[in-house]
Amino acid sequence: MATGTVSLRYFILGLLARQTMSGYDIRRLLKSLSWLIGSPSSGSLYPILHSLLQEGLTTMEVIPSTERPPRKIYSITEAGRQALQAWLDRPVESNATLKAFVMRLLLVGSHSQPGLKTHLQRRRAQVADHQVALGEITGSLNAGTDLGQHLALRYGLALAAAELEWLDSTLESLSESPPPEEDVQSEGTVSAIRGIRSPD
Amino acid sequence: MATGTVSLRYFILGLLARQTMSGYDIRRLLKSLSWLIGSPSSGSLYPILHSLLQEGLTTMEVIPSTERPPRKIYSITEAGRQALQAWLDRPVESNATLKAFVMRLLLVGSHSQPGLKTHLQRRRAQVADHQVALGEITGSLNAGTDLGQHLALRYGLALAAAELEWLDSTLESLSESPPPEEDVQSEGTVSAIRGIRSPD
DNA sequence: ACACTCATGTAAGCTGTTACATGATTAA
DNA sequence: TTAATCATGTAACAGCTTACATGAGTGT
Repeated sequence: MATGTVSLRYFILGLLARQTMSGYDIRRLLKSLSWLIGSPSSGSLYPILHSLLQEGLTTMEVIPSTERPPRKIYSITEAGRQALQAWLDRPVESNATLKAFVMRLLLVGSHSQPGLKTHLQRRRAQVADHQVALGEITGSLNAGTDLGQHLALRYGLALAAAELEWLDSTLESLSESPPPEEDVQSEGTVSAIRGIRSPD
Repeated sequence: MATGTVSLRYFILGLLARQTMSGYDIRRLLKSLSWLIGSPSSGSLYPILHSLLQEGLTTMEVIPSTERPPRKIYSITEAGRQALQAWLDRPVESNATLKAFVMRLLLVGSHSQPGLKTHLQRRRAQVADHQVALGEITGSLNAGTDLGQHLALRYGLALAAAELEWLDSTLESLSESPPPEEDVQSEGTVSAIRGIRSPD
């Protein structure tokens, strides 16, 4: 039923939409960004590649080579592009992790320019909300409380502030050639954050 | 064989070392920090609580209550404290995620003051290394390249810079009542980062 | 000789989620 | 009456990692 996960599947499909690659190429690319998004093990990567192929979302070409293992180069198909677009169209969940954000940033930054701006604006709204929530908890903590928790909260606030700064300046610099604007509002301000959902 | 994972198990055990809590209490606490560390579902939390109890790392007391479901309050045992300490003593892997860092920050900040400083210094070294690595990739990217990748890298660099700033200022403010110093060096600088390990 | 890179893959297992179940109490 | 909070729990499954296997080439 694959509800929420970032689904490496679609991320990989998205990478193949940028350019054709082998499994090994994908691993190398992701390893270089592993701090932000982590890199999958071969045990998860290769099976995904197989299943994408079997479902017709990609095609594969074997490039043999003397003195080297043959490489299997995957390309996205038209069906694959449609599946990818369908996935990109459904918005990210509001509890999206940093990892999920960066993954989408990579894809959406390479494909749809309008989607990029929307993505950054959505993130902005989410981070801003979280910042307020963390700030409230910090405020409600009597001074003597637990050092660890205090530090964790301050850390979170510092990161949130930095991220907002980056998002704002990036959005601004993208506005130099502005695609049609679309308003994105903070999707549920403070009062709505704490405990609307019983996630159980 | 439970190699690398953050192991929610030990994190929960660590929370119980700070104070006795019920499963529900833990969920509420973690939900408030869910942006940073995510909060586990009941489907993973309760089984962990059961297994900690069964292995004698915790004890449990049922607090009945008319008109409310009974609460099960867990307390850590001496054996539990030892197991926790043993776990805290083995250092975090060098590819530690933000989540793993914050989890340990919460625990170590509440328990061992010397461990806290070490933990922050280790993180500093790791983030600094990653920053350099990201910077190198950014530099080696010819200007025309993929917008998504470019943005992701800039994002990573911005976060790394902010984190280093926070770590430095926090370490400084902790030095006002300084526990014995211990040198922590950057554990493998740039050249060592790219590809020493074949993780497969 | 040893280890590491390139390049693929499989099987077993751990960790966690989703979705359900219970059941009384309180607020809209 | 509908839903939400409090509070616990289980069964089924998704997703990923670990550890292994192959095998030639290159570097120390």
